[in-house]
Amino acid sequence: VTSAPAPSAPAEAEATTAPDLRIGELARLAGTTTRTLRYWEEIGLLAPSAHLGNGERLYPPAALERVTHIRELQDLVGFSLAEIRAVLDTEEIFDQLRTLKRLAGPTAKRRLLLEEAVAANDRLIQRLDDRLERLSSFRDERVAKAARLRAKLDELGPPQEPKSGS
Amino acid sequence: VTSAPAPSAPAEAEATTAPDLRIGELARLAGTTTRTLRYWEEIGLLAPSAHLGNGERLYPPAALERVTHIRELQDLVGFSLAEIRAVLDTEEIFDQLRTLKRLAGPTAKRRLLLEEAVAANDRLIQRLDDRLERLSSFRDERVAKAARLRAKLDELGPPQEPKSGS
DNA sequence: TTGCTCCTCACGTCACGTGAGGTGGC
DNA sequence: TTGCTCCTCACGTCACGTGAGGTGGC
Repeated sequence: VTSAPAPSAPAEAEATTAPDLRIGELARLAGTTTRTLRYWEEIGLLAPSAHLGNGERLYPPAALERVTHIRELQDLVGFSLAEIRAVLDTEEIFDQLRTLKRLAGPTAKRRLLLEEAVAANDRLIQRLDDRLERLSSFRDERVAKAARLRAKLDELGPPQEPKSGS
Repeated sequence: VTSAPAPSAPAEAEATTAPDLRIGELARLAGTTTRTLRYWEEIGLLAPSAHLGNGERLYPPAALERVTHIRELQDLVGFSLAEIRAVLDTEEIFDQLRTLKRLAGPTAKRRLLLEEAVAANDRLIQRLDDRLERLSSFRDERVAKAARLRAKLDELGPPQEPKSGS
């Protein structure tokens, strides 16, 4: 586990020496559990790059982004894993476009894919805005309640026994 | 079901004529299901004001606020029902205070209750702020992605066949 | 040999969904 | 009688949690 040469290196352009992750490492880095990662594999949401002979799973470093992304969609947005799979599918459009480009695919098809992705992304933004507004107004209620509670406290007068001033 | 005299009346100070709700009405008003309300009763989260002879449940109009509140804590904040129960317990402080006042309870005890409620409320606000920040930055990412996608679209040039102008 | 991580069943849990079968008032 | 809502089991589902029992390299 100490075979990483330089942990502070910018891991972006050089993918040749990027170390694959064991399931435990990936889970720890992403703040989740190995059980969750195996379950996601079971339902076809996150595939390891390789299954070794002894059954051990290996994940590419990019899997970390995917895992955190899934968690965001789950916890912050409230999507089910089925919905998340649909989102991720349309998000793989860049890969699809690259493949199309390599295959000299028709422009019309590429445009269609892009427009789909734009629409899906806009729907997601819409949902995020909705959530943000509801969360924000809920927060405002809570702040108002805090003020009311503190007013009630003042109403009771200063504390009887000053144990330690502050 | 049409026995409500004035549906646009301010239902706040006058609780004498406020009609009790059947489980189906409460569910519909709150945007949830009867199954959910029965489950919440089962785990002691939401009790009807009365069980009629035939087993039918009746809820006070105030139950609607409680239900929507529980839903907010569940969907927006991400609390489990166990956590929500704890939050609701400390939120019943006003009722407790009123009872204490009626019983001429000691000021020290009332102060303790209030301070507890203030602390719990502040923790909740903290959590809301955390969520708001994460959601907001996630939204920013999405907006940036939207810009990139539209740039890609422009890169493809204008549509081949103008079907209908906007 | 001991520790550590990995593996596959497989049952448990949380928060409900979803019929199955029956009751009660217009 | 037909519709509508209500009721209680009770099994199913989703997204995992949690051992049970076993393997593989330092």
